[in-house]
Amino acid sequence: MGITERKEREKEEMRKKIIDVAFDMFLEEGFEGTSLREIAKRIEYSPATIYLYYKDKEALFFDIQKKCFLKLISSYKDAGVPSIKNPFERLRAMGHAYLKFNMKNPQCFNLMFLHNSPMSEFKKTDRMENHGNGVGFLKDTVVECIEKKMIKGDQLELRMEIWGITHGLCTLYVNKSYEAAGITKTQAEELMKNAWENFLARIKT
Amino acid sequence: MGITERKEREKEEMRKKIIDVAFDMFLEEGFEGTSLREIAKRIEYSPATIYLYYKDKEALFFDIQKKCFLKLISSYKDAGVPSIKNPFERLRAMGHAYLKFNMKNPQCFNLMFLHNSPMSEFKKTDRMENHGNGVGFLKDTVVECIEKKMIKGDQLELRMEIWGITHGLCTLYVNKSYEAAGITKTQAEELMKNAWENFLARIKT
Amino acid sequence: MGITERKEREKEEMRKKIIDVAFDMFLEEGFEGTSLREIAKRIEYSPATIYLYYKDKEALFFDIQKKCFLKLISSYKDAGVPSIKNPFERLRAMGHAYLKFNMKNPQCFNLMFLHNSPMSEFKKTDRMENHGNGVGFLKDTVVECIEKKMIKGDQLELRMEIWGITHGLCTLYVNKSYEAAGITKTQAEELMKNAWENFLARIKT
Amino acid sequence: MGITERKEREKEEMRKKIIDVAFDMFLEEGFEGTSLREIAKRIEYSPATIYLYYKDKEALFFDIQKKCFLKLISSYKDAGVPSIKNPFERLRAMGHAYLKFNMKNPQCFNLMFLHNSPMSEFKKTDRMENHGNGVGFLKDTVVECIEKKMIKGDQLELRMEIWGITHGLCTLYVNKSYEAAGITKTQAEELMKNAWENFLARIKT
DNA sequence: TATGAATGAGTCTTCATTCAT
DNA sequence: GATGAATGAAGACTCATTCAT
Repeated sequence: MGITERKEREKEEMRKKIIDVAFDMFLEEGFEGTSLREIAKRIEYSPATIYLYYKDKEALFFDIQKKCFLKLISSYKDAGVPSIKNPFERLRAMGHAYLKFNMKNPQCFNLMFLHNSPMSEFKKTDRMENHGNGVGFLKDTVVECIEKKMIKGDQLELRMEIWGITHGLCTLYVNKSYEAAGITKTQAEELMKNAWENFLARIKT
Repeated sequence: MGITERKEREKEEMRKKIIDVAFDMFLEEGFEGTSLREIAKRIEYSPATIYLYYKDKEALFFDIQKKCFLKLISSYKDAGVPSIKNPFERLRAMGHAYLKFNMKNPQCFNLMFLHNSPMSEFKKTDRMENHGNGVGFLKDTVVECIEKKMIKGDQLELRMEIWGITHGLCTLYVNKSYEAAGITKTQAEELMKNAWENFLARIKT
Repeated sequence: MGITERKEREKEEMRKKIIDVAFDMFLEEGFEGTSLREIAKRIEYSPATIYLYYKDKEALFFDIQKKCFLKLISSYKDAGVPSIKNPFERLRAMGHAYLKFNMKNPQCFNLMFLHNSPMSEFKKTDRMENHGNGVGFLKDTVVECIEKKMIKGDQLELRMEIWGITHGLCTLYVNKSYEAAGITKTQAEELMKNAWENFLARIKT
Repeated sequence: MGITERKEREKEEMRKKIIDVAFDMFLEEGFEGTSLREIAKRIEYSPATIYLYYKDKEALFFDIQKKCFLKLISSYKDAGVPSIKNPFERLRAMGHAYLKFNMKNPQCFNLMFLHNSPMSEFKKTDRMENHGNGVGFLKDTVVECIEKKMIKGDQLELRMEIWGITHGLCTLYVNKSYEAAGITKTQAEELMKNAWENFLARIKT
């Protein structure tokens, strides 16, 4: 009993080792710029070893991407978002959680959204599912807000706006585009929160 | 005088030839997916020749990125944006032009914003400058709107929101994230325009 | 006594399992094209297990080559060749059996004769022995034919011719060289038989 | 004028260098056992250089195989075969030339006939053409012999026999199968010639 | 007996880049 | 100005094999 467990644990540890290194590399160098060789070298294993844990480079990449999505979702839970009864407050919290998570984990953001390499259909589906959780949750919340007349407007258009503005703010932040506008990082962080609040204030009935 | 000029003109023509081909390739295959050999083959010159016009692959890439930025800016002009006197209308037109351009040229969008390969400091500055035009123009417009009390709020926060929402909408569009929400491309295009209009309606005094 | 025997029997069974799968693979993909990993996967054992039964890939290969030779010899028996009293008829039957076997098992032919990978001396000897059976049998038959004045000529030269023509016909068949002469497979099969008959008719006294 | 020629000559020399080394390696180690890396090392060039002269490993292999075929054909000419008027004598000379060539160049023989690796259709056609010359020439000669009533029998069957016996003899020789029959190399060479003569004597009217 | 984990060596191939001509 | 030749470095990936357990 103990043996199987230990083996499983060791395997998981190894996978973690690989992911940790690969995560950094994918971020710094991009998908194409990252080589399994280099990953192997950094964890001080042979390249072949990685293939014992991941079918190929893509499989590794997608595992990491998936982990990012899971971390994001988990950050919603940590912020207690799902348990907020008032849908408008839930929406507000969601937005802030999204901004916060991406500001704290800009690399994750890049990994989740800035990779457009060819993916097999399977991978695409997989990716969508991860996405999906967030998407569905946002939809439910928006719909509930409208039903309760807490915000007004077309459901789809509102979702688009909401997603657009939060995502867009994160993109600008992660890309450090604020520098082009002569704004500091700390300022930008403050501005982002305010922007979201302003936006909410305006759509509120 | 004539000779130098002619030489310069010829050089420029060659550069154009290279860029034209490279532009398509970078757009279609991305930075890593594009090889100088292939570019050379298509223009029917040897790979070595390209080095007479560009220091390296990156230099070529940035010339192309620049081209994208110029195309974007030029699309503003084509839409007659700069000549619109009413700043609010100008803002509205700007937004629509931005959305339209990126919907029509999603690969340009990728090239301009999604390429994060290591760049020398020089390149970064260069890139900022291209950006800068748009940034400055937006700032002026927003400031003018506020001064004329056509919109209200903090200048910086508003710019952040505006830029965020337009850029964010484009990102979602280019990534086809709408698919995850079960929305078709055509729907998405319509929604984006409406989202921008709604947003404008709300910030308007 | 019982235990040792059972163990031996089990070992033999395992070896058979391996050979059965490996046989197909070597036949289909050749020596280089066959990987121990794949063999292991197919018998649902780990690659390492194979090494408990075979020193290395070559050892396994030679066991299979041996199997081919045994199959060939056994095909003689199935055709009732050894029991034919008349040596000339025996020779005729032998030839037809050889042609038939190789036409039906072209991959076996390849395995037996077309694999020239570096072999240890031991392996070479081993191989010769397999060969040997057929060689000796042919010699005896030819000698007997000559003694009984059923064919005439030098014993060695005749063996060379006989072996040459039968083997040569098979080689051409297996290589599909008949295609280069615009001949179909079915035609070729018929021609081969006739060629052998014609040859026999001519050496007959 | 001189420059182009010199370049061409140099290119040809390089190609020859590659072929010479590759020829030996393909023979000794087979197609799969031969690596471009090793070839490159032996000619003291980088692996990439080979790709300047050959598209890939297969292209190199087929060039060598082709050269073997050409050498074989050229050996017919050296032996004055084509100019022999009497078709039966021409046939005899052809057979001897074939035996002689393959006895002297057993490696060529292996390369020409003992490689069954996957080939693209193009390559197959190419190979057939090389083959074809010999095939057509044999056919014409046999037909002429029959027409002039110098040999008798079915044209196709005779060709099959002729090709079979000469090819088979060579195969046995190249494989050193004579060793299994306790025959020395020199003996075998003598036997082969005699076997061919005997065969001819028997088919002669 | 059986194997999971690991690897060293090796595969073909592509690329950006340089340099003598 | 243009290029043919050359290459060093690297890429993903596979394999036969070993060994501790």
